[in-house]
Amino acid sequence: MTDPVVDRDLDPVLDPVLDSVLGDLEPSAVRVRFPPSPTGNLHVGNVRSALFNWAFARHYGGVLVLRIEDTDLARNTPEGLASVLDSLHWLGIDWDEGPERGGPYAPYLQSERFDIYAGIATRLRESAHAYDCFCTPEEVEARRATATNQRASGYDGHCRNLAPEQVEAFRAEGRAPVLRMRMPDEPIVFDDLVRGRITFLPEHVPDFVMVRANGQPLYTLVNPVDDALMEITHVLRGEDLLPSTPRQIALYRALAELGIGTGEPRFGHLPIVMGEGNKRLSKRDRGSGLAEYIERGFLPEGVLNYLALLGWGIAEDRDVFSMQEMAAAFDIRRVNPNPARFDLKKCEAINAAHLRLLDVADLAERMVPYLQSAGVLPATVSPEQRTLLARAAPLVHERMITLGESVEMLGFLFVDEAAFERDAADAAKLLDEDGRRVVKTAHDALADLATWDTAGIEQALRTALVDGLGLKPRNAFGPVRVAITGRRVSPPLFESMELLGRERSLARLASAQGG
RNA sequence: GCCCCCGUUGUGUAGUGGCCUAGCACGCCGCCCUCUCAAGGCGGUAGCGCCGGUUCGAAUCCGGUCGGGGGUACCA
Repeated sequence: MTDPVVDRDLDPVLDPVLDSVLGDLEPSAVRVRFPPSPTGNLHVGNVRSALFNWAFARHYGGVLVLRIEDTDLARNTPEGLASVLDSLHWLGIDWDEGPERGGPYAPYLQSERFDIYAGIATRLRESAHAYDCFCTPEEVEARRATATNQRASGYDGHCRNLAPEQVEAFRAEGRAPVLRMRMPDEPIVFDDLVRGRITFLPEHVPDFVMVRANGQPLYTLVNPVDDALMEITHVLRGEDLLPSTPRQIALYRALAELGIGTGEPRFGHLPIVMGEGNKRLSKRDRGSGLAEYIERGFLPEGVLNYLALLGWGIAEDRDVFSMQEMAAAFDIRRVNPNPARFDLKKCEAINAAHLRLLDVADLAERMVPYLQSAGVLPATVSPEQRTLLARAAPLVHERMITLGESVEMLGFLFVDEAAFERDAADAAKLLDEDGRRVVKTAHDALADLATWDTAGIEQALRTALVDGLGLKPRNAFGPVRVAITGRRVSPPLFESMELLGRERSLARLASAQGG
């Protein structure tokens, strides 16, 4: 099996390096992570990141770490964590270390690692890789506003080299310092796995805050520290984090000097997922949260397959595939750097394709929870209902985009006869005077049918309505369809009637004549 | 403003100097099939942002330009 290699616009000298890093990785050389904040309802962009990390890890037989980034006090809730874990379970994205599984680098909740961060912050300060900064946000902003040159944005390095007396003076004022990283005075260059070589000049990467004045560590410290501690080898994440990469690389290097970790991991910045228009798909946008897809009855394999297509493809002429196939074929170097727009229509098409790939027994099984939550099926499904569902499943197999549609498609089969209702608009349209006459004829034709099965029903109806009344098939069966299923759109009519049974079918044909 | 990333039909992509009269998929439009809706089959619509250069030859290489996005927090 040959492995197509794409070297973006990398320095030729570096290509072999990239290949040696990726071409033949030992499983032990791959440790990746997915670090969600437990803010509830996973964002599809995050799901995409999780998927690519998963595929990368599985491709090389490496390790996927799930780390919960819950250092931000109020934003996180216990329900948020449960929601993230539930979502990953639903998706079928499994991790090797993290919550529920443990691992050699536990704990995997950052909220349980504060003492670790405190210790590292101290060592960073003592080794002069970081320093206390007493500037207030207002002071920093004021100086930036009047600055004429250099570090055009961010911090100006005011407190980089404070004399002991100055520190004393600030403390005497009652000021509490933040801890800032002392950025090296040299360019930071790295070779992104999807974008090639990227360079940041020192004057554009200001010293940044790692620990708040109140002592709380920030993402800027905690994320790289844990990556170093957990020996993460590859960081695949959204391109929105590209600008923070040089700061993190500087931190990794400082940590390595202190004997923590082994230097920086390799980075691969995935294209962001955009919504309609030209903005990034944000949490506020409709369709941005995984929960909506679960509720509508998307399949995990459908959602994942579609998300994979945002920046990656398995082959030129193929876009429906399984997660296993993705893992086998995944190559981070084949990921496209272009931002990708989320296209619900395509997502639905991919989902529908996966739906059709299911075997009917599986399909029936998966429809159950949706039918239950809609009240079509009770909490405990009777054997008879299961049998009926199993027989009905083939009828809707190729007619649905999401499992949620099973409710409208199959509701008529399971309702209590007393509770059966027809769509008002459909009934008004097709069960007019002419329609009711058609239904009556149908009823009479079927009343004494010898064997109640699809073929017999069809033959009787065709004879009575098409031949007898001289109607076109669509005009003949339309009213009957509404009478039987309550809707103009339904599973195939004759099969539906067979499943409904003689008694109930005739009752509905009778009740439809009432007007 | 400054920094970084990106730029092939509506959307996702294939394409690494001649195989491109730019392929595939989704969407959209039409036709066929047909008891509705789907599925399936057939056909159609639409694209290399722009300007220069290199070259016998450029979607592919170079320069510029324009456009879009992301970042610029004591959020992540």
